Amino acid sequence: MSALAHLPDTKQFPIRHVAQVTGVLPVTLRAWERRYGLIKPERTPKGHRLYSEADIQTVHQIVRLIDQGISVGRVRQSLSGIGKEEDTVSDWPEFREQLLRSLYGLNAMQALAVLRRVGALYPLHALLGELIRPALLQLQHSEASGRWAFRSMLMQAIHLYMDQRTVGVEVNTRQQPILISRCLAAGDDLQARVFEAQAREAGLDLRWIGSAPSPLAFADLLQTSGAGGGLLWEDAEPVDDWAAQLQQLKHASPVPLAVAGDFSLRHVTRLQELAVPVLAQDATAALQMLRTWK
Amino acid sequence: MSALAHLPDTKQFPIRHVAQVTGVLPVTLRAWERRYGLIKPERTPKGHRLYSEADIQTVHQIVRLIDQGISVGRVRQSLSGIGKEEDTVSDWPEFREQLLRSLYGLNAMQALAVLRRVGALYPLHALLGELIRPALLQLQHSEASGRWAFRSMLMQAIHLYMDQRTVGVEVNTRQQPILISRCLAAGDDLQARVFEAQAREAGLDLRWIGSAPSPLAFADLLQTSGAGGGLLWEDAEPVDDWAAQLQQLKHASPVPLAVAGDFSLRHVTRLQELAVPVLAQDATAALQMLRTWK
DNA sequence: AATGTTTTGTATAAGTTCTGTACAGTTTTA
DNA sequence: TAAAACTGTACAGAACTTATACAAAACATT
Repeated sequence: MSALAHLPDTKQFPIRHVAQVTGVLPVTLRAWERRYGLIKPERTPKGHRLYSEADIQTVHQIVRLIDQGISVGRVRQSLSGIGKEEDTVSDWPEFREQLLRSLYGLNAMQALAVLRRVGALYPLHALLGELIRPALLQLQHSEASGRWAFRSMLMQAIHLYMDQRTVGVEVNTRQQPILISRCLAAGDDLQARVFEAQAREAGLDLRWIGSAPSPLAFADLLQTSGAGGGLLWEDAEPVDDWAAQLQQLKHASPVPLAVAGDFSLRHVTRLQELAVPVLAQDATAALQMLRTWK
Repeated sequence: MSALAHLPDTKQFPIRHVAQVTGVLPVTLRAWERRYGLIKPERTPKGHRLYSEADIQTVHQIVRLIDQGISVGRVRQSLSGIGKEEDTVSDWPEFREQLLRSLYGLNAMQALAVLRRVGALYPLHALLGELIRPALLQLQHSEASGRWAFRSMLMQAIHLYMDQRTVGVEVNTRQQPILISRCLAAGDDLQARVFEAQAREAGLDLRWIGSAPSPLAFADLLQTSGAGGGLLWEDAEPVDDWAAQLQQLKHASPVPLAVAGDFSLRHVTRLQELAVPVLAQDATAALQMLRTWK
């Protein structure tokens, strides 16, 4: 992720172009940068701004947030994917400590407060990777007798936070929604829900519809609901005949389909053989992929 | 609660936006805040009001109550209080229709909106009995191929609504919390969560801690957490040797314990034989019972 | 029924903050 | 050389703030 950030982007655009495609005047773009530091494009040796594709997406997000009614000065907090620079001073251990302390006190509301506080500062994937997953792991290896309760409360708080973050975000409803589900393996849907939240914040109309009873049921729903695509998110190791089931699903689906989740990463080659598209691991790339679908 | 109040929420809106979406003029919003303190938005360092989504929902609720004929000055009680006036004209079929339509459209946010709208007008037990349970039943008997997804979205919306309603309610923290769990039977925890919300709105510090792996684990947590009591909420038919497990739990528990849920109603006599207290079926009586515990 | 009091939405005023844009002067690009 | 971008300052109008004031509606009392 941060490795990507340092690489020169394939395409870079002058300010005029950004203004053109986003509808924000150049002078305003500069003001935003100066006053709120929302977008920090690279520069030519002589100082001219060079906006990357990601920068343009950020501007789009800002515009969307403004349309939603949030004032420019307050956009920063609501914008996911900012706050990469502050990583030098890592507060993560402190946050983890706060989160676990809340759980040990069986205080779900306090745990939620921690998630909110941290979630306002860091992008979702960081929240997942640096706070939530470590906390879950720590609970898993803990010797505390009540860890089942702590884990349960944490999951509860996470779901609530994700929902609160997801609900109320205005998404692009002109496009057909993409349904996201799971049906091959058991387990929680943490990562799927986090990705859903990320996608919705990026303006995509992604909808988690719960775990499907069978691949055919999922295909059926894709058919009848008029969805624009289907995403199968599997993390745990699925049933033995998953390949067959996946083929079945693929043939029955009337719309584009892709697999995602940890499972898909473990079986890339096999999935390639089956000619089932795999969602990019990187969130930005994955979103781009979904955007250009159909 | 007050600790939560000054934490940054993910999204914050200026007063103009609140006015626009609720139809209440900014000047009136300020008057309400000054005169009745119903909504206390955060402030920027310079003093501008910052409304959270929850605040906006509160305003919506207030507007709805005013439309119902309740004067602003008395809204405060009705906001968290249990509505008593029974409706002469029942809108429930209409509400059910709206809810199901939202689900068929796979629109979880719209479903949530329906719950909020109705929940602002009626007490929770009515919401459960007249809207949620009938809707679940209807889905269960529906022939629609995607009913699993509809049910899943409904459960999702319900949980979110309950959580949102539960979070931020000030409870009596001087008393020791009562833990509520489930461990004998499988199934969803819908009714337990609804009761939790009711109890919290009544000022009781009841905390749902998820389903326990075993009765002893629950007893253990009651011990270590310093809880003031334990509530075992079971709806589905439990394992065969539930009586023995319950006895075990009762003996291991260091604090008062009671059983609740549909299961407890089906086995009143047996539970009496075991000398295990059963929570009153009526919500008001049940709350009274918990209040005088210990 | 008539009268007084409280409630409640809106209006006004005077001052502050926010935010998009304009302008001036310089440098870079094509 | 003309067009476009850069920086920094400036400014106007919109939006917010508090505080006081006022009229209509609702409620209470004689």
